[in-house]
Amino acid sequence: MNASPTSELSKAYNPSENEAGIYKMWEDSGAFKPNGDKSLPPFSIIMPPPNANGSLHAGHLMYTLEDVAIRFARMQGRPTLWLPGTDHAGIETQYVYEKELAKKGLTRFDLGPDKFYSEVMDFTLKHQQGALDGFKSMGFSADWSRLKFTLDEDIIQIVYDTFISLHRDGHIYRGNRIVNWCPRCQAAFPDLETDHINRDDAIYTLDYGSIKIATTRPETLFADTAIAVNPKDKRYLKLIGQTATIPLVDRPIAIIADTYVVPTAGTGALKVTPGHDKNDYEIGQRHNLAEITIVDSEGKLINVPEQFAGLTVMEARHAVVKALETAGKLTKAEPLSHSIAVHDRCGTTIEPLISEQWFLRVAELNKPVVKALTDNTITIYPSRYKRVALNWLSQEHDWCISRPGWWGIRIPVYYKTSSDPDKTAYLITKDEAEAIAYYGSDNYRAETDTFDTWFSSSQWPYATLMTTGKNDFKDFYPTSMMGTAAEILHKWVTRMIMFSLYSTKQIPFKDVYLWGTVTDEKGQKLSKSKGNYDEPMDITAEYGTDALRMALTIGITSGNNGALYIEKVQGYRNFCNKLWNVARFVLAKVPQDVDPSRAKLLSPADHWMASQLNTAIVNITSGIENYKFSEAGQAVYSLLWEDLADKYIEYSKQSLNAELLAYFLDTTLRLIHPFAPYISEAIWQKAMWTKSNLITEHWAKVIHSPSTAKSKQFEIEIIKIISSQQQSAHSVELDKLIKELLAKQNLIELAQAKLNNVAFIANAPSEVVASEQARVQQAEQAIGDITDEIKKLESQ
RNA sequence: GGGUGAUUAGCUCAGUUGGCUAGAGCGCUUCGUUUACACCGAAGAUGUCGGGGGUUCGAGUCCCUCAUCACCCACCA
Repeated sequence: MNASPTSELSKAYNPSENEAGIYKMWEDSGAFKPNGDKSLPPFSIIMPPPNANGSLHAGHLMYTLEDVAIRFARMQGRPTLWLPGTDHAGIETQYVYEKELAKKGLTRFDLGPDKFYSEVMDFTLKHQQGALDGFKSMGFSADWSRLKFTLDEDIIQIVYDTFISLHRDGHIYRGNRIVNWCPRCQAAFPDLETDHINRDDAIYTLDYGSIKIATTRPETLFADTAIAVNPKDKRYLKLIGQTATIPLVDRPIAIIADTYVVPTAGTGALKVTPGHDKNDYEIGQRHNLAEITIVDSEGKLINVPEQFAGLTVMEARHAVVKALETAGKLTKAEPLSHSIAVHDRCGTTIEPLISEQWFLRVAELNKPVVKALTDNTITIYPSRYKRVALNWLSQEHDWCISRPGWWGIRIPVYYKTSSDPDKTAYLITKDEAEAIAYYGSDNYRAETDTFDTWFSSSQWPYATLMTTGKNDFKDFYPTSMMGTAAEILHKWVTRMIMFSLYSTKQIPFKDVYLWGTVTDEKGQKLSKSKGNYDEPMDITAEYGTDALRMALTIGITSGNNGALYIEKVQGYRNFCNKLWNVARFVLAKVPQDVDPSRAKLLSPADHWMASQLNTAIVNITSGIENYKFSEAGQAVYSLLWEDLADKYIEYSKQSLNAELLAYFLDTTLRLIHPFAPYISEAIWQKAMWTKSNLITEHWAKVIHSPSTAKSKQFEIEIIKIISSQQQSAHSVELDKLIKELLAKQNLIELAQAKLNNVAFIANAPSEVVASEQARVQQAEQAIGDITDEIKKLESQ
């Protein structure tokens, strides 16, 4: 397949002709498997598992950076593993599938848990394939033979083991706590999974007999168990210890003092509703107040006077306000715009209520995480996110890990249903037989709640490597890099570290690379609903995957949002076409039996190009190694276009060094490959001197001993070479030289001024002095050369 | 209320511990039908690096302050 006549290369590169075939060739060749040199340090990445319920979204495109790192490591010869997987995404997938059901007029309750689970499984596996195909078309060189899913049986076993040992060690408890309850999802969520939106409501001032209070939630007055005032508030001092009376029900409650109350807010008196407000719950804990529940899990009122029972919260609010008005207990009602918590997935208003849930005590478990970050055992890029993570870790509340969803990993707990006092209330075990043996076959029930998705996905790095059926955990743990979105730093990254340090006593990864959000040119987040997100397949079909990859790699830096827009992709499509045409030129000029390994540096141009190439190799290598993908990509771009195409190829039209020209193309292709894998491989396959696949070729190596003096000579020559093809070659050249001369003279003046300055400092850094002196010398040398050139020109 | 980032050319953005004449891509101007490429080439214009102070021989880079925008956390009686 090599050595095809160059005439077969079309004038413009056509990505869609090449990509699918090349990907298949890579995959069939086993290149994605970790076959590197065992004497070199391994390199591994666990792919952040995309939600298996849908196709690619803009965030997934950033996985390109992981592929760049993986391809680079592979070319360095290291054993390299990129392990892919997908996430069942509990509540979210359940929500997506419930919407599907709703189209048919069904709810999950029509199906029941078992049928629902199996239908969601089918749905998920079908959609998962779509996401995976998208990844493949992006050129991602992950080892698909190791694909894992968070609901794989062996993963579930690991999650169970973790839960059991956490419980054994006292980190897990079950308890009644106030939680963020979503009445639609019928589940509790941590603060992280709530959003706050502004809503126009009203604030009502109510008459509680001895005191007036202001509230936005009059319907919760049935659950009031106290009125709180600030102990320093002189207005209410003498009321502390007295009682107030709840209107409508005429129930007396105590007036207590708590510093939480802000005297200037509302009336300065706060109705305390521990059963339905998080802060009131805290106050209640401090004062031993009862917790009354009046909103049930569906968001309807219970335990209230008959006329309000069964109403939704909003219905009840109107009804209560009306009743208060009638009773003359409504002092004031004014509009108020305030923010309320909603569930981030479905937008339903959160009802804080008391619910029995499973919690993970995080304070103790987070300590080693803090240490690992503080002493840089784990490095976060960009470094500022280290502070953000530490700040979060120091204030994280206990984590509610149970969800009453049907789609997920069932919590392995059995409760007693008999009244046998000798039996404990619940038994944690992976094996139902144990529950039967302990409680007796009719005296227990299985927990139906599932784990929070993040509970399982946060165990992903080790759970995956332990269950591939290979020696992967030993070979690749801790992994090298975790690249993911900055927005899930808290939800996922810190928790992966926590679980890993607990379960394996090792960190899960050495480096964390965080990327921001992919936006459009106006800084708007890309999304299908906003209509600014073109399917990646559409972009790649027209402009090529390589162009899209480069647009995502260059000009976007760690932790910052990056803009993706069609003009940018076009620019890199043009780059790919430039590369294609450079290759066309080279392959047409060099003989069939050309042997780049015999290349020799002859002309000044050869020396110049070699030194440019060497610089690029150093910059690109260190760029990728230091996670400066954008800088590395830019170095690739200018090497190919400015140096190789604009200068060396132009020179080669006059004077051909075939072996070296082939060598330069060969090395450049290696450097481009992590960024633009398809086109570099396509050209590699056409080159007559190659017999391998570029994907598994070795990384570019520097060329020894290009001469600096000869390189400088070429820098002057090239002006003539390029300009000589222009009409007014003579004058353009002269102009250019004179400008150059002025610039150099200017440089000398500046450098000397700087030297004078530097000389004043007692301990001026010697390298600064030396470099300024060198600059002066270089400029003087250049001035000499340029002056000669000008004289020559003028004498013509 | 606590925190983080951004502000550099018309647009999108790079600029690592302060030290080559502040850069790139796109766009713009002029010229060019040179067989690698018009998905091109050559030449060129455009910046008080958000404002104001400070440290320094030297600040886009460090410190203080103000302004605008974005985001995160907590919260809103």
